[in-house]
Parts: sequence; C-alpha cells; structure tokens
Amino acid sequence: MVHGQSDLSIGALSGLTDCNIETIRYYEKIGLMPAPPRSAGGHRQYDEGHAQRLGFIRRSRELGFSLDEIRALLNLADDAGYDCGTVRDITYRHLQSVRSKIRDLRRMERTLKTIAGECEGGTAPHCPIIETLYAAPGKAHQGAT
Amino acid sequence: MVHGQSDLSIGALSGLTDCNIETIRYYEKIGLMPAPPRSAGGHRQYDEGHAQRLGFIRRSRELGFSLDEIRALLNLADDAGYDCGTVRDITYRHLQSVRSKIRDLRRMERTLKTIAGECEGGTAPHCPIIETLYAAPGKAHQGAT
DNA sequence: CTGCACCCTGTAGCAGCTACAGAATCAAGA
DNA sequence: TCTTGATTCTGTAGCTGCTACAGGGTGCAG
Repeated sequence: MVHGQSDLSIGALSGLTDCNIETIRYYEKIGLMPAPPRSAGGHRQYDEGHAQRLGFIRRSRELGFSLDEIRALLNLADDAGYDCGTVRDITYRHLQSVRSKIRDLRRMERTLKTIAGECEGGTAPHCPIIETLYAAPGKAHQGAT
Repeated sequence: MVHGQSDLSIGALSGLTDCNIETIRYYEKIGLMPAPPRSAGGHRQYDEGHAQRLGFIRRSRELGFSLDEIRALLNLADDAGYDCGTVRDITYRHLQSVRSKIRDLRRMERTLKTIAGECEGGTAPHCPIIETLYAAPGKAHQGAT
C-alpha cells in the first residue's frame, strides 16, 4: 500500500492498466481520476497511487459497474472510516441488475433459437423469421392470444 | 395483409405500437420508417401499413436486433423474392452475440455474488469488496497468484 | 540539433433514444 | 365563429462510455 513516486507518463500508465490513453484523460475530465502534476512542458506525471486507482476503476468496469457507481465506491473507499454496508448495497443492487439483464437476454435467446430453427434457408415464399417479426404483439414469445 | 387507409395520427400510432412519439420520428429521420403523407397543416398521417412496419421494428428491438440489422431485415422483407438464407444468417449471428453477452454477464454475476457474500456490512476497517477491486489484475475472478 | 515517438487540447462521432423549447395545428364545445 | 386545450411540428441538446480525429507542442536518443 506504500508507493514510491516512480514517474509514469500517460502512455506508461495506459500500458500498466490496459486502459486507453484517451480513456484515462476522459476519466480525468469527468472527475474519476484526479488531475496529476504536470512536467514543465505540460505532460501528465502519474505515480503508483494513480495506477492503483485506475486499476480499481478498470476492474469495476469489468464487473459492469457504471461510472457513477464507481464514483460512489471510490468516494467511500477514499474515506478512512467508510461505510461497508453502503458498498455492499451498491454491489448488491448491481448484482440484481446484472441478473435482470441475464433474464432478458435469455428470453431473447430462446425466441431467437426457436425462430432460427424454423427457417430452412433458400429463397422461400414465406420466411418464418420475417413472419414472426411481422406477427401481432406478444406472438413473438407466447404464440397464444 | 390488406389494409384500409384508416388515418392514424402519430399519437394514435404510438398508442397502437407502444412506441414513443419521439422514437417514431427518430425512426423516420434515420430512414427506418418511411415519411408518411401529411395533413394540410403538416401533421403526419399513418395507415395500417405503417403500423405493421413499426410493429416489426419494435418486435425486432425486443429481440435485441440493432437498428442496422433491422434495416437489413426490412430491406430483405420488402423484396418480394427475398433471400431467406440471409435472414437466417442475420438472426443466427445475432443469436451468437446474445449468447456471448450472456456469458459475459454470468461471469460478472459469479464474481459479484462471491464478493458480496464476503462482506458483512458495518463500518469495517477493511471491506472485502473494496479490497478485491483494489487487488492486482486477475485476482477479481481467479483468487490465485 | 535533428528526428521521431510521444503527448497536448478540443471537438465530433458512435447507438438509440429522450427531453426539451417555442411555435403551429386540430377538434370539439359554446 | 371563436376559443380552448390537447396534440403535433421542427430543431437541438442530452444521456453512457468511450473512440477518433486534427493540428499542434514535448521529450529524449543519437
């Protein structure tokens, strides 16, 4: 948790964290990353602390957290006596939304599998896929009135 | 498949298809919906054909197709002797992308479930969630060095 | 001191809508 | 006919999370 002040250019930080240079600047612009000190010529100079914070952001993104959620998590983490319950709430809510997306996608998957299976290809006079999409509302996944 | 010319205002069409008025105009602007005739005062006048096309678009959206994919499907469907194989290809490719999204989300779900489960809430000195996010790359889903 | 890789700022674009503002039109009642 | 209130019109800007320029300036090795 202790870090030296090994100067990192934005390119080096980008390489370390597997995060695009443009994206790093973007995170700074929206206040997720602090503005680092600059060289005489105006180039950004990062240190290990920045690398750690950016790593946090990247890992959170990989788990699907929104930038606003990450902002909240970072604010909590920055506070020495932060509230672990709030962290868990954010995580739990996010988990629920991930699950709900999975449910939606699974519904899509089922329907797509069904209609793709009905199609035989070729230059058909009527294609079951097109017909399903033209069908009355609800028919696409229910088949009943 | 035969329809009269029952005039529909944009509001009526919106109600019929459960599609926002602004969205209908948007679809027209990007060329997914044809520009309908106008009243003397400039209001759009739709008919059953428009309603059917918009229904197609909405149902396709519900299945997760992109607007570009829908454009392609509609172009195919508009052609009398359309190529059913192409329709199936588009559908199948989309199905693959839905499945890949599901896989990604499931990976997120597993990790989130794990880290949320390790947290006991309260004002802890170290929160497992925050610590996982701060951890070295890879640790988040592997737990090994 | 030259050359080239890197970095700077600012702006515009992507998907797929949604949300205005400010004006005009429509339809129904009095 | 006039009025009123609901609807519609156009155009522009915003949302998320980046990415891709253009047109410059720096940094450093040889």
